[in-house]
Amino acid sequence: MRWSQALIPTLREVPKDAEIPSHQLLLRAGLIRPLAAGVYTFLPLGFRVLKKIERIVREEMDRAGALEVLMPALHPREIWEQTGRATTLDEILFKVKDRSDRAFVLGPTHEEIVTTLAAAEIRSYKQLPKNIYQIQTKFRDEPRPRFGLIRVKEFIMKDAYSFDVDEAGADRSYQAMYEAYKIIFARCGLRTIDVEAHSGAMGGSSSHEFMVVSPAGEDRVACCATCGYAANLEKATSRVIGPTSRPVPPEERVAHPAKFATPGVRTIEDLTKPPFNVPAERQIKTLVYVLDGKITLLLVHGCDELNEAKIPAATARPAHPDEIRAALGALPGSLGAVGVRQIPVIADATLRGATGMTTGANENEFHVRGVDVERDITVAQWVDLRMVQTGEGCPKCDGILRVDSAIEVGHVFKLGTKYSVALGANYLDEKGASRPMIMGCYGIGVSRCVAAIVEQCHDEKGIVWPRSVAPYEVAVLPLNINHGPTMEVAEEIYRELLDAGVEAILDDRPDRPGVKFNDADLIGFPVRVTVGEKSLAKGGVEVKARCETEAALVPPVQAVAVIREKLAV
RNA sequence: CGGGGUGUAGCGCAGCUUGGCUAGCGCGCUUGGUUCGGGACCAAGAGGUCGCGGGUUCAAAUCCCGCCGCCCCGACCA
Repeated sequence: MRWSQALIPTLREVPKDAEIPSHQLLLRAGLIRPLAAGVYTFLPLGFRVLKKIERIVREEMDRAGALEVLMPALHPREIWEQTGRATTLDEILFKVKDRSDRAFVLGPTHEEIVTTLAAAEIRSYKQLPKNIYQIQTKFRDEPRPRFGLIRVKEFIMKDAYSFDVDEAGADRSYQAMYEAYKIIFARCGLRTIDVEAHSGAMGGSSSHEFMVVSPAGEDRVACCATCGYAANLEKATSRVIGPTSRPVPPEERVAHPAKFATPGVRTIEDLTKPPFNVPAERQIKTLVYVLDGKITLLLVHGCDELNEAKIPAATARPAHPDEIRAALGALPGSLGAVGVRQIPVIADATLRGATGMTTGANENEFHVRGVDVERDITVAQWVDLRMVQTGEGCPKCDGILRVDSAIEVGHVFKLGTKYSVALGANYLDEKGASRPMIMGCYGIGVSRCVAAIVEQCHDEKGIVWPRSVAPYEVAVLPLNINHGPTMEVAEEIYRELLDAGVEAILDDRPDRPGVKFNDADLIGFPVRVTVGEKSLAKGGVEVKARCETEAALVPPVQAVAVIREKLAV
């Protein structure tokens, strides 16, 4: 490609609406442009990156035996009603109607569609297993698109669905995808960690997520550097070490909880300040939830966060203020479980044995202190309810956990028979019995990967593309296009690169050298070849990898060979 | 959906408090010339419904009311 013929609108200044590096750099380097909140155009360079990731995904999915199809993005609403997800996913569904007022949705995912396909086309155990995938646009009416390509309303996803005769087969399918995903992300130049995940609204028994650690991530993962344990914070457990499990010495204990006035106190933090000075780890946080329709109190340490995914109930929601007042007679800020008998209490396991605690008195602006949890509170269940924090012990070894933000780029699920039963995807086994297929589903956020790669691969000057996904592998920079010998050498190297099958772009713009250097660094081509009068006078051209600081002076005839060496590393 | 911010040329911004002439600046863009190793210089240009609608006023980018877009925090999130 000749730069002068291309559409590469680089920006000198940072667009003010972009905050995270990938968003800023993808805009500045001219890879994407916004159309609306969470809706982007991929410009030529961005589209090339996207296509390269897609190609890697295709190669590895095909290698793993998956079959590529293309399902519609437009789905009759009835199919979504059959699984109940027209209701459960209602808020993120884009709804449209056709001219005769028939209801459709724009597909946010394709379990319903692929299962309908399998129900129609697969009859016998002899046709199984099958893994069907596609790379396609998904639509989700996200309440709050943000962070450039990380969370958007329309995006490119690879989604695969496996169908097996039994659990053992489903496990093999799951494992094959898991292995393929590792290879895919590695080939994309992404360093990912795979973590145990919460299955969430997808249903199913187990799942793993592939995460890219980055401050721009919306998820949080807990990792152990010692044994490799890694889990989404929604799922993570820990071996608690430290103050949350330490009881007060016997001599400081009191015989009965004592009520005291706490005017103006509304939060845990308020109570940590003078004149009260009750540290958060000595407080009990009392949360009122409705679990499977029943009001329940959930207790954690004041310094802990409740992890809703760990609540032992099929459905859980925070109680409304009026429900709270009806149940306890006070408002949040003064709630407590001491003496409560009519309402079940579920306490975090780390509270067991805690003494000398302070909690709300169920009377606005009053608290009680000297609480001995096991003595003073009727606890129905002790369970792990808390969000893991950095510095806690690994549940699998002696190591210490660290919590980081991360971007989810892939997710593999075991689905079981949730969709096959709902949509009648059955097969006949060897004995002629009809059985539901065992399913798995496997997603990769392809467009999100573009952002994740940039988050992980950039410096102060711009993007540093891994070769495998770079929009072009080599940029050839003739510094002065009006200087005959410069252009001759540049054109020759450019032509040789193309002949050698190397993707190259020739910066034949009439601009000054500084503009070309800065744009090349901003976009982040893996290798840059500089052709200028100075280096030609020294008998060569300069070849420099984007990640290097020093360029090599190379005779023009050897340039292509040196470029290929640098591309190989 | 709650809270905060913001909207003036392609990009980044000033002007708004205290209303007042043809609405400015830098970059970019066009033309000509000189340049040519890390975002050149000179000269001449083009480009604006000041987010939209209404109101107040002799007069509105500026004050008032309503709406919308975008960004951030939260809620939410396969």
